[in-house]
Amino acid sequence: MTTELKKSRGRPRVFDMDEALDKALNIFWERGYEGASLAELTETLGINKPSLYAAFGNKEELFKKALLRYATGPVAFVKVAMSEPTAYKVAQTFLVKAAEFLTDSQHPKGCMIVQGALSSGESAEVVRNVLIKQRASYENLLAERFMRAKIESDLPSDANPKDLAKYLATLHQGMSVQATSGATKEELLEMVNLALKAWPK
Amino acid sequence: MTTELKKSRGRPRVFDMDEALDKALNIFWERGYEGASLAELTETLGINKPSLYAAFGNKEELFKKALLRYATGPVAFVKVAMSEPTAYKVAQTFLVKAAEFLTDSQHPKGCMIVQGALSSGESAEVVRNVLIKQRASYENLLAERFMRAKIESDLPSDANPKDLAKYLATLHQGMSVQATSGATKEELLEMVNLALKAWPK
DNA sequence: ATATTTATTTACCGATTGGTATTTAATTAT
DNA sequence: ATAATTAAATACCAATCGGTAAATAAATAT
Repeated sequence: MTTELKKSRGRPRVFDMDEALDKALNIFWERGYEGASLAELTETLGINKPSLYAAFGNKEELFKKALLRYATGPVAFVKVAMSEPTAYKVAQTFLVKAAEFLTDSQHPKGCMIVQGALSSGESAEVVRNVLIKQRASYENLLAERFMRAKIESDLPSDANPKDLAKYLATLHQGMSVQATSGATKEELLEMVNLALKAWPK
Repeated sequence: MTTELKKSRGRPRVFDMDEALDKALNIFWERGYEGASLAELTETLGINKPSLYAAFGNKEELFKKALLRYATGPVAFVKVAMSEPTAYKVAQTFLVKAAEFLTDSQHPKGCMIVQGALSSGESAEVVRNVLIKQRASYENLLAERFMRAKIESDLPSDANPKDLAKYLATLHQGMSVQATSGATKEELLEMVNLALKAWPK
């Protein structure tokens, strides 16, 4: 049963919006917001500009919708890691899954939220701030998880949840750069192994 | 005595090339290669395009020259860190100086070598690869320093210099993203303190 | 004084940028 | 059948992109 009831009125859309969004996501992921041109987008999606604008708004809206799809799709592993039983397990799962994800050859290397708009021109200012907030939001999730761990005596009393969260976020962001620069999964996993030695006991 | 003997023949250049290069460096540093437009460059340098092209070649050459100035100027602290007497001191100095440098309000936040061209369009491909090589080169310097430390029994025999180097490089690259996203020097220094706990003894 | 050399200025180039108005095609409602 | 609705295709827009040709200005060499 793949059917969808559609009693839409006018001419039916000839392309699948989710498929198109996935293709757009891949381009933004690889090129960044500014580096992805409308020409490359429309060519890859197989539609022309007016169709893209009618369906998604404009380039910025398209990016935001691709970003939402990214956050709820490929990056779902973060929330999984967060629900591990102990703080150490959370950190370990987060870093290991990140190392695997960032170097996965099934999709562009690195993290779109980290690199989608880092150093960029004025035209990317809005997107840049969206991504900054998103990164801060993930870091906050980690910090809150570690605050809980402290209450549960799962972390020493002198451990600082914010520092721990920033440590993981920084490693993740660094690994994103590493992956984009050619680092392999194995290299990152070895490094993660070392990084976990800093974890408080 | 700030005099320079100059018996140049034709009309003398009216701007100082080093000053201009510094201004260009600042723009590339903040905007990245693609995000920095010729318009913004010429406007900030106070010269017009033909002068810029006559003096520096083209945009790509200008970037490379600004990059060289960056590497031999602001980023000289890396070589200083490398000459600390012990491996631990090298790591500590490298991370502490990086945290201070990346958040210094005297210049753009973050590291130009990390963020100058990360996710970008085709037009930045050459520059992107130049920066990838540069990052690898710094990581190699660290690895070699830690190989020496091992020989000097300054690191345990089971320590892996390449892993240690990648650990520091990853933290540095992550801190660059953090600094660009608003992290303060204090936050990063606290995190560095935590990160150093992973160091082998 | 004149020729030569080099830099600056002005004006321009084709290509590409993100974005749209207009026309045409395909569907449902009446 | 016809009107209404929605999407696709073509053709276009001003603005900006990196880059340059041609003319002018300021210095030195002869």
